[in-house]
Amino acid sequence: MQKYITIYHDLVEKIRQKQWIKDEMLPSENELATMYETSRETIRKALDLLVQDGLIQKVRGKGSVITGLNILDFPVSGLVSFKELATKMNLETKTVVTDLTCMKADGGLQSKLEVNQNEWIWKVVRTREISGEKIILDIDYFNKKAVPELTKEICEESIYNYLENELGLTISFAKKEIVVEEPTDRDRQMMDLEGFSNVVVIKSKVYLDDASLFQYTESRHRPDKFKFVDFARRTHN
Amino acid sequence: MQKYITIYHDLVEKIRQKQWIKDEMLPSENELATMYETSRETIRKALDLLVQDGLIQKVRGKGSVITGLNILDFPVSGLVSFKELATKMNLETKTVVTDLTCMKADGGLQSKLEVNQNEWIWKVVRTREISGEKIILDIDYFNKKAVPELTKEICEESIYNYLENELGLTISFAKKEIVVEEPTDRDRQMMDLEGFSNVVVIKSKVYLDDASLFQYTESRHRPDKFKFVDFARRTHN
DNA sequence: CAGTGGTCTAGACCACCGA
DNA sequence: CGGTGGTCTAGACCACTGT
Repeated sequence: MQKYITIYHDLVEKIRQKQWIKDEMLPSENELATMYETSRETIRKALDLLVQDGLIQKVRGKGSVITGLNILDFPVSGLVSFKELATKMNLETKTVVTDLTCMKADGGLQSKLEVNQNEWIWKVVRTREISGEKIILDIDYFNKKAVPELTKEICEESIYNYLENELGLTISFAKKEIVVEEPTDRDRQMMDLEGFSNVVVIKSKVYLDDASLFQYTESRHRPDKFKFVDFARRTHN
Repeated sequence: MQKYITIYHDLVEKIRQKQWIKDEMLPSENELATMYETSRETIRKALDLLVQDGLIQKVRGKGSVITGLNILDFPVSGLVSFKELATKMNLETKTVVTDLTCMKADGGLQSKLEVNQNEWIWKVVRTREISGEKIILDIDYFNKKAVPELTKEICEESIYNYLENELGLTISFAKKEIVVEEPTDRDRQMMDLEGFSNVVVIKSKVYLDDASLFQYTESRHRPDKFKFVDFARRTHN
């Protein structure tokens, strides 16, 4: 493992364990370089990741301040999978597959997955548990033409890893829509939603490199643990 | 201006002018370092920005590939607020400027707008009313160095029209963050929030083409009238 | 003023790719 | 094998912050 990644994980862990708390200063870059027996530039690469995650804020001439953001306010940016995020943040996570069925598309799904009636699709329902709390409910639909086989084991690991490395699919782009909804009965049943009157829903359509739609997903998040980050280029006019 | 930012802008311009086209290789990092008479690490910082923008893709052992600049040509991401929809649908909309003041940056704003203490900034607070309902609360902060003058009339019309056409500013890009928060007292006071226990907050930092931050905005939405659409490219790793 | 983060340099070694 | 990008080092100067 690269040194700056290791240091990054170590710092995330220390912040999680409140070794430094909100509004406190991180040791200076020179101090950290000495502590980790490395160069300042390497420390800076690790700190860059903390800044990207919103965990610290750098102030010129002063130092790096802990922002006190909850670690679990993890960003959903681009097409990042749950597994990648969890790994990146070194969090204790658990994925439970509660439903894995092969079915024919009904009316609602036909339009969402842009398939014809009677086309076969996979349905996967998974809860995502972080530090013991069920925070996310993912409902995935895959076009069986693109994904002929799925197992519970694959769904518990990273589906994307399977798709890209085993099946050789190339994911190209996704269209996303974020809305806030009232929790359904299933949401209340399968997530820890006590006291919350909303869920944040990310609806995604994912396309392959031949521009064919192969996945429709609803990722339902508890609002306090949701954060979306975006880097948008100004469009002309 | 920092060297790596200058190089970054230069490369963006060259890509825009099709000096290199889609699927072509950029010169290697060593070549670029020679061309720009700088070190390789500095070139790498410039290339990092191009990667973040999705303009190039780096491949270990091969080089940097131009991914195509459609990204610069059409919107990859945007916000569809109910106000914009309402305007398109010819609904009755109203903007009310409730606060327009010139003030010095306090601690919180210093970091958000990345300015020094005692720098002057404009604060604008506006409510957005659609079909008689106050749905959106916008709080804008502008760096006075970039925007020396603002009037109530300008704020009631389009501020951006004024910035780009009157002041000649060029907006380059924005960093956005979407979170769900509990309504503040001001939210309840200035918006119609009966029965809603959350607001969706879009926090934006807007940058000019010299990469300087000139605006920080919080756009606070009633959750039932909120929708965010995004077109995302695959981000590897 | 001394200390901080921001930038920059000129090396170095590595894993990977294509010929 | 040579060239590529990925990482790392040990310096350096700067602008900014506090006291």
